[in-house]
Amino acid sequence: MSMRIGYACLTVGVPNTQLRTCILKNANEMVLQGLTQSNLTALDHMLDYNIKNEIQLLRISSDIVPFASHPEVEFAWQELFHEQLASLGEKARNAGMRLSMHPGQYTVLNSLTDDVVKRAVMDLTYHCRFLDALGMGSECKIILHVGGAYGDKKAAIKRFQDNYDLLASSIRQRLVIENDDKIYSIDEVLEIGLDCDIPVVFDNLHNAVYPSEQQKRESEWIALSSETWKADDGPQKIHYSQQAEGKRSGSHSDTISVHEFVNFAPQLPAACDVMLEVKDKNISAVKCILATAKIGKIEKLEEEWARYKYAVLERSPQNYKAISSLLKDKSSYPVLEFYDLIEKSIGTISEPGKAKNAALHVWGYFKDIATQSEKRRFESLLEQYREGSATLQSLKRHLYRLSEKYRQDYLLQSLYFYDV
DNA sequence: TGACGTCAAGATCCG
DNA sequence: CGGATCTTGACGTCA
Repeated sequence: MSMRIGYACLTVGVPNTQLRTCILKNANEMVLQGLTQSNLTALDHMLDYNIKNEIQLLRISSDIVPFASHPEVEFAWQELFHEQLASLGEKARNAGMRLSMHPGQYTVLNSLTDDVVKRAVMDLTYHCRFLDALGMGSECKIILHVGGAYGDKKAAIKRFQDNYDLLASSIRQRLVIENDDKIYSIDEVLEIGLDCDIPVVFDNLHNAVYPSEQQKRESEWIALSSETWKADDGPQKIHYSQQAEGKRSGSHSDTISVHEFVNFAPQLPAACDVMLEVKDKNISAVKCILATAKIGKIEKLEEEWARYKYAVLERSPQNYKAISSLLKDKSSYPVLEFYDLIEKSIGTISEPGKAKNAALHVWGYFKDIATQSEKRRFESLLEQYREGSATLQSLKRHLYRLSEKYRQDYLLQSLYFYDV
């Protein structure tokens, strides 16, 4: 099994995959049923997108069933969506896709407060039931942080272990633990993992921000972590992210730098799944998959180019030309040069003249089919944008609406419409 | 008591 | 009314 690469919870620029929720006071049975139905349909579209793009790793959002583990909310999602959940799971399994879930920083199994622990167990129960309802095997994990330290880390670790032992075996089969960026470094997590037979997820950025006192290379921590993964657990998983330039330490970058990733990847064990934590989600997942492909097909880069081209054009017509000619040689696979140029382009701010030019290119899809009023609206927005009384966003919104109305799928999946 | 992180919902403002 | 922009919510720990 070669490396699988995936993304967390959400997509960028994939139609019909938006997750919805509500606030607690509106969370009645009817509202929750509607939201859950909508979210499962969104998940279905996410799976379709992943299959098409050969993404075989996906973290499902904890909010897929809103307030599912909230003590005040009672909602029989398992019964209501039994069949739909089963068929979603079947779709994922048929595609060889590995799913996971990751309760947030507020699920704390080792809290000093009994009620917090009780709710953490309820939350883990929900996550476990969700993966069970999909029919997924024990290689589909629930990732958890160890929790707080409370001024006595030894006691806190002991509490984690005691509470872990009390968990239902169905949860224990899925639970894995991860090093965090403040309290539990990788060596401490490994110690717990080895003690209790819990697989350990190594997170490279957390480790960089909050390293172990024992200094080891990333590859060594990854090798040590791999020993905590047993046959039933599936291949080892790690979390990979990059520091956002100019943001506080530990902030995830907007996109994965392809250069940094291809330097990082070769040190990984042959069977290792990599969950990316990055703002542009699936966009980076596809990038990293194509950058590490054993056999590269230029058609894949052409498909990528179709999504990026207008976002590049509005920032750098020069790079637009450079990428177009880079892809001319159909016997080549210039994946690193390609993404390098993409990253350089997306990293620059668009100037009004260039943005206007790109908008006109996009308008080209509609100029012969749009109504008179749609045409007037476009021209007026363009003029207003030129003189500063309308935003580029409003101009793009109009073009996006037209893409929806006239079913321009080529444009609907374009990153031109998303700020990534 | 507020920062931390995350996202969409909800609220408000504008024309 | 639609659209854009600002604020809130949901959670627990720690300074």
